[in-house]
Amino acid sequence: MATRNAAQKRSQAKIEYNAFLAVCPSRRLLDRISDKWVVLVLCALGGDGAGSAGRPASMRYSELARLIAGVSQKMLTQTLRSLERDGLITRTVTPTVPVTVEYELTELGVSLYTTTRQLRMWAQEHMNDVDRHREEYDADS
Amino acid sequence: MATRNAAQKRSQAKIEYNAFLAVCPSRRLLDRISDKWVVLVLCALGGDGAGSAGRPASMRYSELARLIAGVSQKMLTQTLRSLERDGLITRTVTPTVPVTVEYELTELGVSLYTTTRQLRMWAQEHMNDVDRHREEYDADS
DNA sequence: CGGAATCCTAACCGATACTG
DNA sequence: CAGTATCGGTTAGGATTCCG
Repeated sequence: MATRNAAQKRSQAKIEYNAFLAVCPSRRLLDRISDKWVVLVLCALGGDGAGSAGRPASMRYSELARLIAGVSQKMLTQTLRSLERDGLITRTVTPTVPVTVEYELTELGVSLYTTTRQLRMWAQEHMNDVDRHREEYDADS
Repeated sequence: MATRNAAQKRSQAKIEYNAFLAVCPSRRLLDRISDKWVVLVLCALGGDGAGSAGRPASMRYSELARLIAGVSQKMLTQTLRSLERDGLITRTVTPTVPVTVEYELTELGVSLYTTTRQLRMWAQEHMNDVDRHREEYDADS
């Protein structure tokens, strides 16, 4: 039993992931990427911040902090670490003085970015629709 | 000043929404839809739960609770209310005994569903990739 | 059946201070 | 510059009970 490692377990069967099941690993993954900071960081690194130029670019820590208004150091660092661990972004340290740290989307990160980008665009495009519905809803109280 | 209502404010200018700005309404909207329960409810009502049949369908409260494993009454009700308020779903009460309540995506809801569906699919499809990166990352500790 | 209301605790998260 | 560490408040969110 103890001789079987995680990689072997994974390859032993073609698992059918189902995010609706609470116990399914993909559900926990969905929980993680359904996070506002994750979405905003991916959008930033995807290039959404550069006047809709929209090409993935590497960004420094301070650039990200400036672009993503309202994020605390803690949450930004925490989010970046988890994204790095999951293989969605790379972290490159250049030992200048002071140190320079660049973050960049990996190929895997870009594949998720294409979706988070739509999420951000949807929010911006349908803001008025949602607002109108809210007023309507709040009126019939 | 006090005579100008929200609707007039909205129509007075074509606002350029930018979700990166903390003060922007679209940012708050993005924060809301970047929520796991929102994503799961939209996916459920979009038809993702029906063996990938994938056609939007109306569902009862108890059906949703059963499909979305692990959600509490409180969070499910809370999420459904906010989605209804935002105009993404409709809530229909049929006064049978006991009462029957059906939830269904609106047109606006369907437009967001197309994106949340991709989010859920991404999680399921890339689960193995992410797991592999995590093991690798945790190994160099 | 489909909630509402209450209580309560875990976690998230922001603010602050310190470091290489 | 790019973090880490700690503390404390807010809130998400679970469990339970009751209701139309």
